Amino acid sequence: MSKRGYHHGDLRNALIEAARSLIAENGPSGFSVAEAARKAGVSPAAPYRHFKDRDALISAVAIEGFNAFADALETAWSGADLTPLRALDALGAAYLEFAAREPAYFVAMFGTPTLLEQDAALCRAADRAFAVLTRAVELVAAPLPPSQRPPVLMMAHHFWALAHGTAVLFGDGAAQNGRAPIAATELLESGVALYLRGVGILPDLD
Amino acid sequence: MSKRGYHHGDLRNALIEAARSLIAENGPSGFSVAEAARKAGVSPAAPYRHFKDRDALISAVAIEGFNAFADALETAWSGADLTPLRALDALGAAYLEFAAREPAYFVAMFGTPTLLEQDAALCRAADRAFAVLTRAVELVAAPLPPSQRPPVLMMAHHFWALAHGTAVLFGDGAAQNGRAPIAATELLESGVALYLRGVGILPDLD
DNA sequence: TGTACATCAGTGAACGCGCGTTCACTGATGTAC
DNA sequence: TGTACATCAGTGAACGCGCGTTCACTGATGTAC
Repeated sequence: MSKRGYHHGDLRNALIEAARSLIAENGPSGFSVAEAARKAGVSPAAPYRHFKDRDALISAVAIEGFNAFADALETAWSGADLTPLRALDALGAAYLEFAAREPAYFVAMFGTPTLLEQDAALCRAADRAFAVLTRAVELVAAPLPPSQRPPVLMMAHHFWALAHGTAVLFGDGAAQNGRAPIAATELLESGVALYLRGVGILPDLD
Repeated sequence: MSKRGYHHGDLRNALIEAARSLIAENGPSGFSVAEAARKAGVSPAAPYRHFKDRDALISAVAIEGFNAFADALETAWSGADLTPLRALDALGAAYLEFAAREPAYFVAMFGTPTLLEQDAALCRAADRAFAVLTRAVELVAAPLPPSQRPPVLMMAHHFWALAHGTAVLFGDGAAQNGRAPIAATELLESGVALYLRGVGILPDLD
């Protein structure tokens, strides 16, 4: 924003932000280091003071994305004084909402699975986000007698997969496949409700 | 393979196949028309006899992918003399298996949602694949009294989302996120089993 | 059966472009004394 | 407080590259008579 003259002051973050918005506009392949530099008002060589190469910049976007994601989930989950069950629904809704609101983060986070394996910082940021899901599932399952409670981690994975699949296939910006536009949120909520019934928890089916 | 001299004979398909294998090797952005042409043993201008532009080639790969996908699902579903329930599990397993075996098709199919909206042929190919899922879910739900049977389309969407999310997050080649490597197939199967219990169908829980 | 010709698949050279990255540099910042 | 100097963020020009796409073309194919 403010021309700081020779030194930018916060180039690293400015580049991450520029990359995010470029990915949002043009898709992941429509982003280049050069254009991010341009967008940040800086010479094409400047980014290399902060990032080893193109992949390192994308990695940084993904990390930023996972952190924002974790924040969004945490906020949704611990927001109001919700029952564990309503909190889980709120979490699901936040999952979808984030995917719709931040497609660029989302694609940087999940679009290149290879990155996740290689970058430890990325992996930690991702873990933070998914720890929220696991805790939420844990709380919902707590009332069940341990003998008939499925493994929490497994249930968390189920929840995560359902939320993710719903976001990708039916979320805003997804293909919709020409079908009736049942809101993705309702789809996920009803799916979770039926699943929980199977687990032995009986939410209201509305 | 066989040098046919001046005319290739099946360039269109050769280019689609070349593109598929390039995407499998280098990711979706690591594919170029020029390299596909090279791989097919043809000049860089030749592809433009068969495809309007780069996107048209990718579209063709996605269509081919959806057709192969539909075939795989149909084969799995109607393969043996399975109970509807076991058939649904087989379908889920086939979903995961396809995603793992054909990552290039998968990314071409689902990686660019924009394409799906624009290309009618693509959309038709996709519909064919997902019709199989819907039919399978329909059969599983058939025994339920209509009054307590959730909408079939909704259940099909739930199944689809769960399978897709499982494939993307836990399938082969996915990040795994450092967690215990519960096979994706078992994860999906157990998720479906619990879900169906909630719906009112009681599969064996093993 | 043989020839003329329309069709069309593939050629190869060329274009302009933007990219990722490097390099020696320059100007600002902040610290030591 | 003031000066010298090390540090380091950003410059700008340059590189080699491969890309998507076009063009006028050429050679093979197949059909009409």
